[in-house]
Amino acid sequence: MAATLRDVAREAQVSTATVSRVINGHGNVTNATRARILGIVERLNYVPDSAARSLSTGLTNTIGVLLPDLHGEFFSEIIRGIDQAARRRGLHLLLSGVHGSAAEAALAIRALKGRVDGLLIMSPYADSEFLADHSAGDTPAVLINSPVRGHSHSSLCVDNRGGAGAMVEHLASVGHRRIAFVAGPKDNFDATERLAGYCEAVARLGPGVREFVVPGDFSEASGYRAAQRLMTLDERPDAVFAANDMTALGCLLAFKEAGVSVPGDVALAGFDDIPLARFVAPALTTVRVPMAELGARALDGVADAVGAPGATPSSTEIVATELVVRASSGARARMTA
Amino acid sequence: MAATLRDVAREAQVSTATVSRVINGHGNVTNATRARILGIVERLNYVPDSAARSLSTGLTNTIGVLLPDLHGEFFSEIIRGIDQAARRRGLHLLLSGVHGSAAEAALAIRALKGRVDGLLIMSPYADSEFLADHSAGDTPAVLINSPVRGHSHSSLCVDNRGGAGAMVEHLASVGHRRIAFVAGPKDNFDATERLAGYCEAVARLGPGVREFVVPGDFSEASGYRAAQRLMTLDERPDAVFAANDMTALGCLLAFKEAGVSVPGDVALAGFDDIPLARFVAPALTTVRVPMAELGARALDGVADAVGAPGATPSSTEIVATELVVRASSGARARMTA
DNA sequence: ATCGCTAGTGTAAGCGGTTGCATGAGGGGG
DNA sequence: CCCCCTCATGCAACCGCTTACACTAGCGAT
Repeated sequence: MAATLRDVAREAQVSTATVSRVINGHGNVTNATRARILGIVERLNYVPDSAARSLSTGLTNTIGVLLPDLHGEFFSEIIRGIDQAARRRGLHLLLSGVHGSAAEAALAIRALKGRVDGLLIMSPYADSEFLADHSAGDTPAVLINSPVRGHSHSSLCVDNRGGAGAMVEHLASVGHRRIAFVAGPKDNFDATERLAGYCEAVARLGPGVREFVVPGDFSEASGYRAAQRLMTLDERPDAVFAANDMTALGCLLAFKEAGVSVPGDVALAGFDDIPLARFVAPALTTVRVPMAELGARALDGVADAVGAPGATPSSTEIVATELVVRASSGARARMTA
Repeated sequence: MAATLRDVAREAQVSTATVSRVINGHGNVTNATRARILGIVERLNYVPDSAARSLSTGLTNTIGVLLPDLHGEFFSEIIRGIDQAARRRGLHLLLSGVHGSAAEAALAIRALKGRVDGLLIMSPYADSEFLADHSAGDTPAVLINSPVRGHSHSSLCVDNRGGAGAMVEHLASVGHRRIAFVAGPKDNFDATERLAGYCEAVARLGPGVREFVVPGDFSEASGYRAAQRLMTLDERPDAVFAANDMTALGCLLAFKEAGVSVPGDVALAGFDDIPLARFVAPALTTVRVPMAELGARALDGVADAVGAPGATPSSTEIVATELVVRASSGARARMTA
């Protein structure tokens, strides 16, 4: 139905090679010929078929993006960053929400073969070994927040540890001593790093501050449960640091329902700085993760690797976080008190 | 580098046709042969090249998704719904954040030629005419919330009108009479439909309730300004219905700053039920738009159209909304008073 | 006039699959 | 024992585009 290169060529009385040259802006075509061809392209409403082009050139101009889950603003922001960077470079994005299991992730990766020039992977299962097995190995990839620092692939990590440490120090600096931590999933890299940062900072701060960790799984519900549990304690914490903002919001909800004042009775802090954090009452003190930037940098990394294979083989970049102090940590209250 | 069909065929001493049959599960292959081939496939780590397959079959197993902007939870939710539905069907998603202009949107659409089997479009520029011009015309497409009811394409619309009407009735039922509406962008389809729903309901409710509309543009800032303006009025409204939640949040902020109590002095309602709505204080009464479901149904629509070309040519489905009553509309306050 | 260049164009061989048709080998019924 | 049918497999022609290479014509230099 749709017009093909040959149709254009026939119509213009030239060979397909010439049409191809015109389409791709390669030189060595008379202006007259070029104009004639362009006219016909226009008339026939010809659009090159990308599948054919990909097959022929081996390039797809597409980057595959694997994300663990499309839930929440966190990913929405990352995707936005990725999309912007991709647009800037004229690349397409093949999105894949993943993945109950490593097997599923592997499947997703193979399914991408021939569809993408590079991979952007954010998945708990994606370590280098995994990639070596399943990615053709030739496909450039950048990992976001993955446990393994690149053997053959470069990776981009958020400074979870540093951010968590900074938060603990902030909470301590405004007078809190019993700082509880609501952890994330045990098998999640970010979560364990944040926990580690918390533990290190607590240890650093010395005997006055004690380590206390409750389980959680990054979900709002788990935060809610954690907060309820914390409230039953004999020695209630005077600050709760949740492994991410959603968890913190769950805590907030539980505290509100229980009539516990934040930050009056207990300070609260999260991690991520999702847009929501600004809006809740009290506004949530948190650690900002530059999500859009993270996505954009990752995409740029993949794109560069696609463009210059072999170069910059396996860097590991750390993306800095930023402490964002708002009302929920009680900073102002303490200071004005 | 990577193994091809031919490599497998050579190794297995069969023709490519046979290997192809095995790969695609077509019948008429001896178990012995099949096993041998599968073994070699495994050993060579062969993965079929999708570009080649697409070229050959004309199918990509991919749906192109055009969204106006990847900002905020609204789209994040839609994408999630789309992704889930796509996964369920084994389809890939080619995502394209769009678009300053109709021209850009058009460009994006053509760039998708040969990459996708169908299109999922949510864009202010996407009316039927636009599609007819730019989509090859043969590509099935589903429009989300687009002004034009499908000539050649089917569309999926949120019941903005009904939802807005229900909200007005709710506000009236809890005793409010002077119900102001903060409108959205004049050229936005959702916005105008919501306005229409508001007007209809007001008219329906008779003389006691009067129509009063202030301009806005869906942004938080515009809500803030609108609320400020409403507060200067001689006859202040006792309820403010904002065209979307972000606008309502802007209003809330302005009211708070002005010391106007919500819902004590004025009731407030929004539209969308973004996750944030639950968290603000007072929690926002709003109209829930099932965003994930919207995305999922749209995807299903495209997929069906791809599967059965010609069938179900141009339906227009309406997705129902749901009134979500929370504290901000003062329902409980009135009822217990 | 002859030669060598260059610029413009055509020829055709892929890229890696899919698939209609042909082929050949068994197998059962008459 | 022959015929026909079925099943497993091979052959080869695409799908639409890119591109190395071949070719021709024109032109300046010798």
